[in-house]
Amino acid sequence: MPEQSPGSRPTLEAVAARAGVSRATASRVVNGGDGVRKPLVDKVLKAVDELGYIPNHAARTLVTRRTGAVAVVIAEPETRFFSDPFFSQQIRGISKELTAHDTQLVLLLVEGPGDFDRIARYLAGGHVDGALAFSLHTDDPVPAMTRRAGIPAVYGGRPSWTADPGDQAVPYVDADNRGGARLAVQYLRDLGRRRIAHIAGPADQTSAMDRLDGYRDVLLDVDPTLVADGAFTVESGARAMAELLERRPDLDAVFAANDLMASGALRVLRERGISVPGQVALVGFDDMDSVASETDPPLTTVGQEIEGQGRLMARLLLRALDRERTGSGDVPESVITPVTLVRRASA
Amino acid sequence: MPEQSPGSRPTLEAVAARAGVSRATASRVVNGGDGVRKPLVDKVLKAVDELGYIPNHAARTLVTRRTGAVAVVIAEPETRFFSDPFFSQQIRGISKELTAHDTQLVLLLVEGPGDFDRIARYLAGGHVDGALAFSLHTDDPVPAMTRRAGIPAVYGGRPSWTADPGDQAVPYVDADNRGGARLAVQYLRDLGRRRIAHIAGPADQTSAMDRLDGYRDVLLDVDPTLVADGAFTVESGARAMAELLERRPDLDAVFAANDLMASGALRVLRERGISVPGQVALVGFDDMDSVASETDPPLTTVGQEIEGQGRLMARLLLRALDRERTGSGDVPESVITPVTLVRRASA
DNA sequence: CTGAAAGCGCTAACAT
DNA sequence: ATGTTAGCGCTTTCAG
Repeated sequence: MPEQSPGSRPTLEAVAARAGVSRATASRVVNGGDGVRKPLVDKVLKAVDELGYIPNHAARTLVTRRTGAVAVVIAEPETRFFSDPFFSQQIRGISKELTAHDTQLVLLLVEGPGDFDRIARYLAGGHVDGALAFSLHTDDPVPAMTRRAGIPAVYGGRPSWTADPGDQAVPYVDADNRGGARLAVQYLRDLGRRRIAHIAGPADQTSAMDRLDGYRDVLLDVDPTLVADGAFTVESGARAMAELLERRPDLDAVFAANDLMASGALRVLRERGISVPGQVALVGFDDMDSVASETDPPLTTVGQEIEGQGRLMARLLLRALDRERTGSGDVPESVITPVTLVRRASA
Repeated sequence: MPEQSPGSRPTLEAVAARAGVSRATASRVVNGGDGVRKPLVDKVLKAVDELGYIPNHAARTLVTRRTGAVAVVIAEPETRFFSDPFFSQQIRGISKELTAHDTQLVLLLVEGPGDFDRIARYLAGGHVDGALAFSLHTDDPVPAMTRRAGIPAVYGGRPSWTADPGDQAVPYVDADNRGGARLAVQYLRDLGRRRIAHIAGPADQTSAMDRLDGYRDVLLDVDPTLVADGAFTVESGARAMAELLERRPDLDAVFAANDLMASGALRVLRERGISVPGQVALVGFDDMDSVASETDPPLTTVGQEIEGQGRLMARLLLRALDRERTGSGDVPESVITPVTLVRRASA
């Protein structure tokens, strides 16, 4: 492989010359070689190899109007993005899927409100073919930006303003939070538990609200004293558990909206000498990697395919891009990914 | 702001026409407006605004040969990248610095050995102007790739094959691990501790080895039974602590190579009823966000500016790029960032 | 200080 | 099946 000094890279012209064909033919070969006779294909490939030819991306983009890159917009002002293993796994899934389709991932971190302008310019600047974004809030500017930029987008997590997965405006991928919650609570009830409490997540996250709804689906007209608010953190789970215990010392089960809060609850339960699952059965949500299986006892929880969700997001976007190119195919629809109950020892 | 349907965006030509100037002048204005008379500048700017003109990036790159993007190569086969808050903070720093210089961040996740080819092609394909990469191992392919691609690169963490920061071949940014370790051990000694143990990090990470070296710098000819191996995880710290306690029940201080291991050690110490810092003083390293200040007692530790390191990496790279463009300025040199002892309650 | 003109490297009609 | 040609939208000499 020849070493290149910058700015002196061989062009398609050079390849064509060396192979003794026209630039057009060389181009055809480089792009798949459809409709070029074998011997010529070989000649060109040989020239490509010998010259160490690599297509100039800018030139290609200029004429095709496709960049081969998509943006991943992370608009989490809080440090949540990186600390939350949730995101990381989704990114991994996205990265894998994009990579498999020779598409690059441009990371757009929103560091502050002023950044939206920059991001909007970037999206509109033809740098990327599409965008992926996460957990939109009611007034989130991202959808408007992608619309204005005229590029397709797919979102992770149900946007807060759509309750209906059929809403075509903003295709998203989300776990079946509500169904998962039902699964968990149903399971606790089948265990014979009658006073099943819930530690809810923050009200501004749809996943938390959907899980709460699922809980209520099963426990119609549940006593409000059985529901405590948490913030998806270990500490908040502990606090909520203490609060519940105070209000309802008679509770015999807890469904926590995520594993982090479940582990906090577990700690409090242990401190008070309450046996799990003997006296209180506990179910979490997420099946979070280094949490659910590490607690004592290990958590029974609702598992989801987080990396798969990332892959799916990417796949939906790629499909939309393909549709743009070929002018056919179906508009991407939101997908709700399935969840499963993972039985361990806590319930 | 006019909404754009894809493929119909106004060109510089349109702007020029509307402003009644030539494309050349319009271009000059768009690129800073040097040497164009005020009234014309205003006219062009007005046209830009009215038309919602955004420069076509591909066209610009094609002629300038600059992409305005840099790659961040993450070659951590392990999931370490995302789980380790270390990386996240560095990325944040990098992102901030790049953003401030209107440069985009392209994330290149290496998912497997086969990916190196793809990455190499990408780097050589003129998609990015430079590259940032992390913690190189002895046989790491990244330096060769960037060299071949003819683009400058800056690394995070001292590569395992250079002991000397003056080595110009591979400019890197790293914390003063050795100095920090000295600081920690010195401090313990000044506290009057005489049997200071060390929980070391994995031998294949230079940061771990540098910290071990620092420990030895202060405690010349230290008894090997006072050093236990860990793996930078909580669990490994706990195991190492137990091991040390068994070997050296007389120890009166521990310097752990990072906070995670220190917190594991702390747990074991507590379980055994050993008071901290009363009987055993404990110092960590990193001042890791949700760890060091949350333990009981909070950790005395060696703090470093992780985000600052990221910024610095980006800054060095940007400087190198500038040098390429202007043909002047100095070659980037490796930088060792300072560390400080953060006193809390554990020592 | 401004404009005209020449490409950057590539793809995609259109010919042949 | 292959070659010819006309741009994609922009920057940058070079003239004026």
